[in-house]
Amino acid sequence: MSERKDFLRTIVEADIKSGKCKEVVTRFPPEPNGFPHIGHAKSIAINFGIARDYNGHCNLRMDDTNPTKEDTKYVEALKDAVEWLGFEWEGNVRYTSDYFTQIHDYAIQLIKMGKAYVDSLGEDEIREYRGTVTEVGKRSKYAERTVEENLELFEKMKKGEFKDGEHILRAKIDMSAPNMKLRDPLLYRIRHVEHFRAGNTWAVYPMYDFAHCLSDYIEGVSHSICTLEFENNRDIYNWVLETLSLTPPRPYQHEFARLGINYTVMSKRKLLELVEGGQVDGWDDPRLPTIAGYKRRGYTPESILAFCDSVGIAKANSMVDVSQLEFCIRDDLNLKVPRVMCVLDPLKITLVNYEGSEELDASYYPDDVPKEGSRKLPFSSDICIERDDFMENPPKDYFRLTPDQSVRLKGAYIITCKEVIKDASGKVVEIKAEYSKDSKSGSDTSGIKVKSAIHWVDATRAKEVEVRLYDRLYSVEAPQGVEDLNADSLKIIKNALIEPAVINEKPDERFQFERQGYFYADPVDYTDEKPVFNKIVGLKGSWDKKSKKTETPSKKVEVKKEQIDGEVVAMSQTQQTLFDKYTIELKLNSEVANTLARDAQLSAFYEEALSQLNSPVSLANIVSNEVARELKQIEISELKFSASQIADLVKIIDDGTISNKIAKQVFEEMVNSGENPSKIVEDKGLVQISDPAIISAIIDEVMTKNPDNVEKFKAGNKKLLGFFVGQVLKATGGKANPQVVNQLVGQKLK
RNA sequence: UGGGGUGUCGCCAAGUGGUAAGGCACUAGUUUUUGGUACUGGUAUUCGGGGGUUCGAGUCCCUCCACCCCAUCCA
Repeated sequence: MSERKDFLRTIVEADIKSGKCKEVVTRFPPEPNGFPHIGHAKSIAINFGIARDYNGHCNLRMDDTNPTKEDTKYVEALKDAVEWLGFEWEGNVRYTSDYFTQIHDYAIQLIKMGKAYVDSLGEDEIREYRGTVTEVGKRSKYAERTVEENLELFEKMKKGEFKDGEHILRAKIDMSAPNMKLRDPLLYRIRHVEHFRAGNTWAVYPMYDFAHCLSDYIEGVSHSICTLEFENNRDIYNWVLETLSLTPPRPYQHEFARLGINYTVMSKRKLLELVEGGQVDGWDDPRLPTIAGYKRRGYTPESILAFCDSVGIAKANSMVDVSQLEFCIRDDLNLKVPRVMCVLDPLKITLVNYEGSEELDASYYPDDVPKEGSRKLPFSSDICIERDDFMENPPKDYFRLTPDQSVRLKGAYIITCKEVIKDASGKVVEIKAEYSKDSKSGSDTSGIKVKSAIHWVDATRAKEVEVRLYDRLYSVEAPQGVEDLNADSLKIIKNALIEPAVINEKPDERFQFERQGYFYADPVDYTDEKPVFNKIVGLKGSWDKKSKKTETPSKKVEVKKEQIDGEVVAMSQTQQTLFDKYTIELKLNSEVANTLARDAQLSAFYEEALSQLNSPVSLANIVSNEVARELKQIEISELKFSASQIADLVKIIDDGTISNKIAKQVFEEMVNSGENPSKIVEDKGLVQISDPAIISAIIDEVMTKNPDNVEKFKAGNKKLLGFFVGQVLKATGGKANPQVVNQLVGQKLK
């Protein structure tokens, strides 16, 4: 568990501490209507992770309330995903459909309470009656049906006596609620479809909003964690649970931002389009952000989890850069997998001064990877290197083989180009080179310095393999549709050459092809006769990338957007009168006066306090700031403190008994207890310390404790003034007079 | 437009009114038989804008702006 907690864990901890929840129970509740993607992985990591961190448990629940879209093949994929990521769900896999009877009983209960009714409006009418975001809705005439009628109708619905859409069960909440979700939400609809688990038992199926909260409750879930788009649904969630007055404990819903990654799509709909449209090769296409895709591509579960952890949990909608994911897989694989050599685009090298052949010893791991293992590397006069690793007319920062520059064949000898052979079109087809006999890797006595070591294979004993090079699926950061697809997202190399040990020894499934990237033996198509490797991810920042970048200097023009101030609503006549009084008569600044005048409650409170104490400015400040804050949460009648107590508070600020800082503390106490300010000051001994002698001593103490900062301050870091003042205030429990402290610190540190 | 949310570096993201964490990316250097890794530096005088309160504001108040979600018998 990381030191700094995300907001969900903060909530969970607070709930444990307050006793709101006895045991932490979470759930991962996907609808089995599609293949899970990395967004699900985030949800899995959160739900199972929180349960693990707080010694609770997490259920896996299939939210199968819509029989028209769901299928058992998806539940298998979902189970696989959770298992692959290394989590275990509590007990069996749960299904919302297992609770259909209980949920149905709760619906009956709601009907009996007069809180639900059978509506017989058509689909269009329902939509029309719902109103819009700006207009209130109107209730259906069927809402007037008696409990008996509703019971009878719902029973018939359940028995399948009506056709789809003929009737619907709705909650009776509020057709004029500003939250559209609360305008008599639908609870049950008729569906004459076979459910993949419940078969034809039911003719009615509960809607998400009704089933989800109850399923959570039935399972004893404490924290129902979902994504941001369900924020509006929280009100129904609570309404259902509360009006049914269920025996506690009951679950509470919390929302976090779903995961977005650039250059890909995450919505089920768009993913489905790609699969069905044949743009990709099935749900496990390695270019897809599906769990199956990442799995087939070669990503490890550890890397996916590390990624989920690194992006954090917050409420701001965000788009994470793929490079962050790529870092996680590289970081994981770097310490795990063997290094081998594979030439993707071979260029023939003939070593004119080498005869016979030999087997060179080569470690699978570099010195900085603490793993053991090695293999034999066949070597002869016929070698293949990467075409990119030779240039006839290289730029100056090219480190590889050129007519004038030798290179080392990694793990073997240093070679020097002697002759470049080209075909009729001018393409280089072969290099004749010489090797340096005494430059053998590990026992190099040649003294030759080379700029780089390149990978290679023995041309005659290398194996031919297929390599699939994957690149980002889309060519734009936020793809809209198929038109944004990257045409080069898959490049297949049929005849790459790989050193034989990889095929013969099979030291692993994942490899680093030296200088290229990480690759994975394709779990589906790989055979010993025809090996296939998927590129998981390239190595970081190669020279290629750098050179490409300089070609296209994507200069970003900095356009500082001018922010336009919108129009402020004009004040009413009475507000204007108050405003004028405050500014002219009481000499308040216009901002404070504005705040007060525009809020009837605040101005009334202010006037009352003013009648107790003639200190218009101080009073106005505290009312327009502190009191205003409290009033944002609760009604004025619920306030524990009175206007006259505020007047008392201001009085002791004005006479210097307490500082403004302490006043905040006192105010907070008043909010909680409604106690008189002077009593609080007395009880807690909050009278401020203004004696320079006392403060001076404390400053000295702080200075000796923080010599570095004293230096920094003297060197000109004036920001540190706040630091010292803060330390002194901390040492005195906030009681030191900050003005005096400021002045003294300033003097001492001159 | 009503309601619900969210704005801190190029991308994520911490931040009890008291020195703006961390990661990715970028960049410079050191080590390196991978242009990898590792290591060491450099990257926000400023937190969407503007006011206000305060000795002191990313944090409190007011206001404006931008973006996301809600009017499926989907979840």
